Amino acid sequence: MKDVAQLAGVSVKTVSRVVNGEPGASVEVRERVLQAADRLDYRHNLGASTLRRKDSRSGIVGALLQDVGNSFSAGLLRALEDSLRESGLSVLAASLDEEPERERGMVADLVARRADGLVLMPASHRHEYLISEQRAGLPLVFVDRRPHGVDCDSVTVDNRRGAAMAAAHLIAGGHRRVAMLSDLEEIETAQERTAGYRAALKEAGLEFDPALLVPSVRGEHEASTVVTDLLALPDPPTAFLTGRNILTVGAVRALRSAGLSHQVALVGFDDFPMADLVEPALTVIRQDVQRIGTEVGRLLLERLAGDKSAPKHLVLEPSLICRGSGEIARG
Amino acid sequence: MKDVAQLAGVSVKTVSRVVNGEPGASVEVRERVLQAADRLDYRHNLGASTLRRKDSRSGIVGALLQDVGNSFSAGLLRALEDSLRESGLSVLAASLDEEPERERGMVADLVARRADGLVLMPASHRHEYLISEQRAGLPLVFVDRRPHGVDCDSVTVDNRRGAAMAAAHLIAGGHRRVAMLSDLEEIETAQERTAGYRAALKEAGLEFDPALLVPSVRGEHEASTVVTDLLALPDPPTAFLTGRNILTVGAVRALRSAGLSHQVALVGFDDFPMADLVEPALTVIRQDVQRIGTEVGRLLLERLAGDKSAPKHLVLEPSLICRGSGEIARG
DNA sequence: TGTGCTTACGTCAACGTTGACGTATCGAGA
DNA sequence: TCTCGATACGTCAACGTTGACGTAAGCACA
Repeated sequence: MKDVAQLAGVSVKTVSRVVNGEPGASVEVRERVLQAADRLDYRHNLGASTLRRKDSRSGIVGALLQDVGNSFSAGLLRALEDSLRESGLSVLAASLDEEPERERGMVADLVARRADGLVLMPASHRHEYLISEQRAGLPLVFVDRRPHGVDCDSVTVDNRRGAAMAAAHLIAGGHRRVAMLSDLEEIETAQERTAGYRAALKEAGLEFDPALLVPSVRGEHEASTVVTDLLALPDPPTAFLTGRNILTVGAVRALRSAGLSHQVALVGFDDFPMADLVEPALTVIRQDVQRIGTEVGRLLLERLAGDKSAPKHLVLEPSLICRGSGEIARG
Repeated sequence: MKDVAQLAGVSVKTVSRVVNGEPGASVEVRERVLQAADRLDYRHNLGASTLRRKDSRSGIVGALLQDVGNSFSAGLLRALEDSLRESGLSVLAASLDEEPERERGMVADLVARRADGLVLMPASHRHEYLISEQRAGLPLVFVDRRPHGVDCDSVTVDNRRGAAMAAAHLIAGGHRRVAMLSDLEEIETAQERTAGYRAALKEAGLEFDPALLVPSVRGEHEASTVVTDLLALPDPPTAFLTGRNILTVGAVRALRSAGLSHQVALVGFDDFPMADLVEPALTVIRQDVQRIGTEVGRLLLERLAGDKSAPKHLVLEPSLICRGSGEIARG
């Protein structure tokens, strides 16, 4: 900037004015400065600018998600990006992979970067450590999972209700033995989903059979194995509810290799792009990812605009998409 | 920092030393400083630090992709993140949506942020504007598409060969009338894919029928319509090659509603998670997204480590994954 | 006892930018 | 002609941090 000023024959302050489009520079000077800047390949230093300015917005929002590679996190990221773009905010995204340490590390990094806000799909269970950041004015929005130990905005889906809807749907199809495969138990959404499953059983007056609820199923392959094992029971389930995307895939594979995909019902939690092309087409509980991301962005922008009201907790309703696999009746 | 220094009864420089883990601070002083920092909720300001330091690495890498919400960009982002993580680099991701203006804007933003490197899946066709940035020392890695007008590292897939493999595979199945649906013509990868398709036809001594090559198909729905229209021709194609993920989906739908999914062959470009669950299972050309992202990260890190050698152009080979839909013989 | 080295600090300026404020010039109006 | 206000600049310090360098104390060794 000093060089530009010298080449243009003005002071640095004038260069600053021109660069920021402030008034107080004649057309002639403006021209000279811009030419000089161009000649010298001058690039504005946003860091220095942010440092000096009063309000000092960095223009960065941190998005700490479970895994930016999976369709849920990715869709969310995309929707968030869109809703923040027009405010000139950029998104720094990271995958936490359910590792609390990484969460802490990334939060520390983003705080040091003076991020304007944080979107968190937390890997940790207690969030007291965020209190001081929030007190310092950092807008915080939790997504998919609720905050514990810090009172801030959140956007979640009613997982309990979603799972209950799914289970009830299966029960309505005449099924009496409905099995459920669930994600890692320490993940809150997984707990809520199993709770919904159990609630639906109770509601229907069915007895809960612990053998039919398999928690902490880790991946597609394990899901496959679990389903196969359950089918081998003396009194096997006639319907399955899978608590997560990849578990659904594993279940489909197992049912198919057992030749039972048209005999055994299946409802999966989370929709995915080709779900209707599978045979039979998959009935799922869908979360509106787009909507979730948009709401998160909206909350964040409101806070950035100065909204000091009490934390808001949006709970969106999931919906049941019937495509066939969930409508297979018993027997 | 000044406050921390005062509370701990030391100079700011000493606080700096403690914060950065530099030697030259006794255990006792270190303790006092850390306590003071804790009491005052002191947060290190990375921006100021970066500004002052000589090498001034911001620790940010920009990833300008087509759409962080689609599985290709998302997978790439994830792999990139992983390979950069251990070097302490964070990824600022943005979706360009094939809009050159957005590309320019984001590049300008990242340059102003003093990003340590840029990963670009460009929306624009000419990249001369990046020359000055590169000359200024900004490591640049293009991905999925080659640079034009600036000489920098790139990681691409041999799209031409991929499409040729697909077409040849169909031709080997006895097909004489193979149709292709392609993405927007101005996208380089789309051009390469159609070129591969034509090359394979020529190689096999088949005449090219312009009616069977439909370029600039925009989305799933349009793809569906196009396939339906092609099937209504007097001499319809017996096999289809779809140039992109969503076009494949559209084609599957059209074939299915025509009741021809087991009579007409189909090979899609790009694999996707449930491709083997579709009926018939989809034969695809797969790009190893993980590998691409990892290589991009590696190239970037090498440049950051000071590698000044000539730009490298990695061209990865796609692979043909046979699952059924592409092995349907003619007739 | 003097010299030199190490350790543990402190002082000062600078990184690139902008807010606050000062000044010179010019034209309008009394 | 003088004053006033607007316009177009310039000067200076400060944002939070760290590199360069200075210094005082302590210790080892000739």
